[in-house]
Amino acid sequence: MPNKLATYHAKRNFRITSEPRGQAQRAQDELRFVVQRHDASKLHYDFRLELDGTLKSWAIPKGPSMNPADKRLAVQVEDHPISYADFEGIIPAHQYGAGKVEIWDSGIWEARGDAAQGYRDGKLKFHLYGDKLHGSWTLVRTRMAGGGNKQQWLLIKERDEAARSDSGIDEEADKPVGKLLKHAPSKPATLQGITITHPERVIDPASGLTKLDLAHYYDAVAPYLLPYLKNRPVYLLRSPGGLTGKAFFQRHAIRAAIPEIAILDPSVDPEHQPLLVINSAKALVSAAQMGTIELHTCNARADCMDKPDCMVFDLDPDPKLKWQRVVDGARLLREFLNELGLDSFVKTSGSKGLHVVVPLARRHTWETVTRCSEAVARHLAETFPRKFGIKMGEQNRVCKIYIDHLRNQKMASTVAPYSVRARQGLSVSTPLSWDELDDVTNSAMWNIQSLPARLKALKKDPWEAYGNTRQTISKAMLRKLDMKDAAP
DNA sequence: GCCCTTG
DNA sequence: CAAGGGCAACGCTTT
DNA sequence: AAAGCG
Ligand SMILES: [Mn+2]
Ligand SMILES: [Mn+2]
Repeated sequence: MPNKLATYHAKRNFRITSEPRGQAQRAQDELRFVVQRHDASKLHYDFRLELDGTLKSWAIPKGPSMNPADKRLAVQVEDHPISYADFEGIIPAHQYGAGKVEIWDSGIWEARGDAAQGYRDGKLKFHLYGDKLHGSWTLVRTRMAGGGNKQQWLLIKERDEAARSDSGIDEEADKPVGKLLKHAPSKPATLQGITITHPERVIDPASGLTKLDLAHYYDAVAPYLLPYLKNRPVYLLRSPGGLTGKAFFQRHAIRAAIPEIAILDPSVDPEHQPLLVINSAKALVSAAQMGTIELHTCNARADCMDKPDCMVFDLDPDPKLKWQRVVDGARLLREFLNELGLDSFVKTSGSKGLHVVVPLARRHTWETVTRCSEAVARHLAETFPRKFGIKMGEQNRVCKIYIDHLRNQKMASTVAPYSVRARQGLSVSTPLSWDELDDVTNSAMWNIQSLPARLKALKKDPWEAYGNTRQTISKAMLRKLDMKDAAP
């Protein structure tokens, strides 16, 4: 007969530890169990059941729970000799399981059904008759193999029919009522061939707008939005739990892939996981399914990440500032850019301010564009010191507009045209024509509900010319900006 | 939302 | 099995 | 140096 305790013996030096050497016994009629509190490197409880001449053993990190709602992880460890059931003491330092062992409970156990069969099948039902533990229990083997290839089981207290019945009522009351009362999840919907789970989930309690509303929005604006996403790394602000849940930013592909979203060649950004690109309506809907609310884009496209194709000015007003002042500020910026010889496009940020975007030919370095944008912002702040500031921070823009030119750094990004904002009302960053700016009353004027109607009503795309506008930064411009040392 | 790790 | 963590990055400003 | 912010 192979030695059932071989592993147990191999792990221990019995000249040093006071644990029993023991040996496998003949199977008994009455079977013992023991629970030992083991204060080893990590405190845990060792749960042992006599079976077939040895103690089958599990380490239970949190110990057994009398609550039937709890399932306690039980990592199976090597069989121990039956005499171990009486062991208490200190396992010396540097020995296997070094630390204090005390008997926390012991008694006899009785399998319900065939014990050996249940053990082999990974479903062992039994009664315990101890001082602390009694009643019926189950040990179930899970599918997962734990670390070190140890089998993982769950120890679960079963509800007892008769004895614990006066307390049975309390137990009923303890049951996970909350779980049962949660409203039934809505049936998944399908859009663009993408399954939208929890379509009726309200993601913005203020407006009552749902996850399906969001997905529908991105589907509807796809023809307008996709040109600004095409072949451009996109960063996602995801908040699967809606506006009240916690959001996270995603820049790279992660293990949980988003179906239909493309990944760029790793050479674009060799240090990290591949960057993401959205090139289809399907991918937009898929992003919404995965809890994406905002889309942020880079100022460069994947095929030439060293040469930005636009310059962005993010106008962040002091929240107390009248909207008209923000509009005036954007116009001043536009006029100055115009004097330099640059056309620009304006959109709401969907939050408090406006974004002014200057499309560029891809011939300038990041350094040129970064410095040029800073020079433009600085010029305005120096010319209109009461209107503009370029110093970051709340206290530095009191009654002013902060011109955030830092959007033009290589690693920066800006919320994309037509992106939803993760704010009350689910507003949208809305491209505008300069002519209609006077009719706009605030940055969050359009949201996912109203924007499709705006698009339908428009005679033409306010940014129609954007795609054909490829401007260069000339020497003359740099001279006007006092950047004599810079190369275009 | 989903994967992976942890108890 | 259930619960919890991770899912970005940088420059700027203030402490 | 580190924390907070956009
Ligand atoms: Mn142990
Ligand atoms: Mn802004």
